[in-house]
Amino acid sequence: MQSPVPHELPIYRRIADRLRQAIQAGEFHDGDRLPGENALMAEYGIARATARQALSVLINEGVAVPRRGSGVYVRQFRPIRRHGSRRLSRERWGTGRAIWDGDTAGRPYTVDELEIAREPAVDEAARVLGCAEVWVRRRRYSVDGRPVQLAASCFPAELVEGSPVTRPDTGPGGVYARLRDLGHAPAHFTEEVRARMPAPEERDRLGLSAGTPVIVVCRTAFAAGGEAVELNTMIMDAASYVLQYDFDA
Amino acid sequence: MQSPVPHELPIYRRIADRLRQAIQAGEFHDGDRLPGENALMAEYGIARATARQALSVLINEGVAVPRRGSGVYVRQFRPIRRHGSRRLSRERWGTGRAIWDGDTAGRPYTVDELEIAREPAVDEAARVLGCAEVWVRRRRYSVDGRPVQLAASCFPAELVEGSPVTRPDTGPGGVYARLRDLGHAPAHFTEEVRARMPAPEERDRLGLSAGTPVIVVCRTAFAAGGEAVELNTMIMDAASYVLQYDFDA
DNA sequence: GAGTGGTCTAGACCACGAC
DNA sequence: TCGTGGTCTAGACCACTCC
Repeated sequence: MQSPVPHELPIYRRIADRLRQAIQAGEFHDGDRLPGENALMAEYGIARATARQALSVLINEGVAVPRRGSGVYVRQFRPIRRHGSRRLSRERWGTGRAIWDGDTAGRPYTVDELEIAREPAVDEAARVLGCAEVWVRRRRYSVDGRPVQLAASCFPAELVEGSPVTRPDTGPGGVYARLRDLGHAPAHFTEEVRARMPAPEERDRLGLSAGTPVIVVCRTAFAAGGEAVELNTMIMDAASYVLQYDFDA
Repeated sequence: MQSPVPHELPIYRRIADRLRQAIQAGEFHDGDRLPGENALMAEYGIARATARQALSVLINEGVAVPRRGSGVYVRQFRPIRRHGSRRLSRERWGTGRAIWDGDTAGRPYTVDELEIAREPAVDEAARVLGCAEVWVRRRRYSVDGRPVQLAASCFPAELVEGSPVTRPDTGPGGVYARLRDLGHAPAHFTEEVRARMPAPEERDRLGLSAGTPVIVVCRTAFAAGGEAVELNTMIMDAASYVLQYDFDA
């Protein structure tokens, strides 16, 4: 049977809409199993590919997550709150309370896949840092055993050569304290925030399922003299993060 | 023929990867037409559904955009730079200039679908603003004729009742200048940034193609006394925006 | 072993855009 | 009119999960 009546939504969209509404209405909770392909085929009398198409809508929206050999499940969302400018904490603003309370504060980060190398500067790094070679610190952050962020920090090679910045253990206070020791303490930051779908490599390294965007934060640290001393590109699982920025009028 | 040899990527993924690399290598430029379903079927000797699946990978990644009756094209990316902290400085709205002037780098914007209503406060608005009723200003912004942002500003109903905030034309300096007139000038802002795939209604109103996330910015404005005076939820086409935040160490 | 999602084939009719 | 993408059917074999 050929169905598509012109002025109506296609079957797979209607099924997807109905499932989405059921989720929002609380008929399915986070982590619940949704009707599978076979169930949809039986319930609506449709072909396998059509049932798959309906589920793929929800999967590509990030509403549902498929598990091989098991089923399709409602996605869970437990964001980490990342403060851009922490010194302007919201406690100062008494009545103001966070809008998405992620009780995720205090969960420990782990760093794996740390990789440090001296490389030719490319693209933005060369332009922003104004140098031909950089030391790069690449690492992956995980929370609760799940990878959530890929980060790559670039420093002007001449500036940090021989310092702990080029070694795995940077000591207390991290690279910013070391930049300070070198007489180039960061005094100002600029962060650029974008969102997009991940490249395949990013999807693999972050263990992202379909329908999960990444937030790309590109932070430049400037010393008091105005010269850029670090360019840090962070790629975050959008389902794991809420970024918070505070500033005065 | 049944293909999936365990240790290899499926055909459709290999085709998608190859096309993606060709795009990144500059073989296809922004707006170029990619090989269509028929071309892929012929080139690789595959079924229609498999060719579609390969193209759908790129489409869901936001790399390509399908056009009915025409073909599949490489997506174009022309972001608007939105300044988080600079644009909200008192110099801007204090002198009667619209905040949005600084956003679009000279490209003209339009506001359509403006809708103002007094409503019961729901969810976050009730909690953050601490009131039972709010005035809501909903609008859609377009740049170059393309919708790029949906925004909904909530104000405590008692606070703004009878003021220009409840009317379409808010006068010079916009709602922040009017809040100042009411003795509740915004002194501090908190912005929460998230990214996710759009709901169907958002996708329609913003004219988003598949594979385009939205950036959700939830901004709370606080008066000097610490009370929240506005909650503004902005939903932006992620392909049209770069958010910039500046702050000192 | 039964059930699930993942991949693939080989057809079909439709709406739309370009010519 | 013809080619394009959009939707749909009715099968198939596979790898994986759960029992």
